[in-house]
Amino acid sequence: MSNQFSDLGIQEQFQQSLVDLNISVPTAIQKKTIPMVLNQKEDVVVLAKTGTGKTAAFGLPLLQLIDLEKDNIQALILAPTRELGQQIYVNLLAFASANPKITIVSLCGGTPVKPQIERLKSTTHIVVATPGRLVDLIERDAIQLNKLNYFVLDEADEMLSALKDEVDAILKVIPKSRRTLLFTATMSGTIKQLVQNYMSKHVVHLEADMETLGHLGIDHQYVVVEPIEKLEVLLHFLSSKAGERGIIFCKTKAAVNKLAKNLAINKFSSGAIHGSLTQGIRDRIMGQFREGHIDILVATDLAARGIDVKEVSYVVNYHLPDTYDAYVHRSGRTARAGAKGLSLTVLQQEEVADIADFEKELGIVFKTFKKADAQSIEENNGLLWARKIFKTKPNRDVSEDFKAKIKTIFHHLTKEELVDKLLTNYLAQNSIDNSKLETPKKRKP
DNA sequence: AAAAAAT
Repeated sequence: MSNQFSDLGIQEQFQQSLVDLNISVPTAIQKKTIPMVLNQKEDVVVLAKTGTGKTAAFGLPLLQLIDLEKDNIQALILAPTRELGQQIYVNLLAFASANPKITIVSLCGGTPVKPQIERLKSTTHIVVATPGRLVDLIERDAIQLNKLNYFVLDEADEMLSALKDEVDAILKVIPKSRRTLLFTATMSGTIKQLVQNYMSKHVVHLEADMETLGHLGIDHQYVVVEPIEKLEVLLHFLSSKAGERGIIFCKTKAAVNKLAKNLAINKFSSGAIHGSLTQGIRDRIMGQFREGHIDILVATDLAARGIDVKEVSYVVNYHLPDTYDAYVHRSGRTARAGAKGLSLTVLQQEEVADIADFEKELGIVFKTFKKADAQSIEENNGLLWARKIFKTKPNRDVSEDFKAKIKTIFHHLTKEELVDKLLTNYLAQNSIDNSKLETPKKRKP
């Protein structure tokens, strides 16, 4: 039984990086994929659930296969979004930390192209790229891929559908003798038929844990709401998730902006990300979410695939995803690396019938999320108002009407209960741990 | 129809 990376053929130098990264036991798909990539023969198509370590499954063996005697680009990894490209790049750097001789370059869009062109004039072994920018660099004759040994498509089904034209253009400048490695969590029939066109060697199909259709760590729930109460139900849910991290998916960029604004008004620790924001803002928000400076990420499907953030305990589909695969990818942002997570889908009455289709297609069973009663919703609104007042600078007028409204909401509580509720809510939403409430220790003179 | 990906 191979229960260590060394048993799979991973060299000592990379194992030290894994120890540093707190990765000890290879996942099922890593056990199958790593030896297959290291054997230097076949092309591979890897199908494995979200959050099962696909990046390490190709990253580790590729790093080991790089010939440091040569100074040409030997491996190319393509990803569908800049954020995912950047994440893969950062992961590879961490895997390779023990061997700084391996040079890895990120060629994603949204950043100045000139420095990338300059960088490509010196030795590069591995490139991680988004397709648009790479095609641009190819057209500028700034990159040489004619000696490439390994061609990796992450999120392969997306790359061969939405980004197929760019992938085809890239294929024209890489050698036919290269090995091709495709990775995905979802693979529709039409894409499956296409895959063969991209392979040049004998193809091995690898799968792990695909016996069950659904991801076992995800608790799927749905809730039916009237359009008018949709936001309030969400706000109540988010209040119950104070101190946890989650991603809320919307269908359009405009809806993301609108919801993010509403969350900000209600003083939730949140940020928005979608394709019409500048890359600077996208990077800043992703960074804040990764570092835990914000708890809630409101996103379009830009963040649906591949994004790996620690301790995301829930995902909300504020609008139904367009496809079954999109549901798999969105919900797969939680319950990663063996953890558990909740995927809550918010529906309107006329969409309830769709749930049965999702269950049938994806082999999952949805539980019904019990919507908060009117009383709890009202109470939560009151708490949110109170929180706004806590967080708003003094001297702002609070109308008598407003005071009266809050009094009505909480009239059934005793003074002690009210103080307790307000404090509990305020402290939880601000993630203040008790240590911060203690008198700060004086620094030594 | 919308989202992503080049400037």
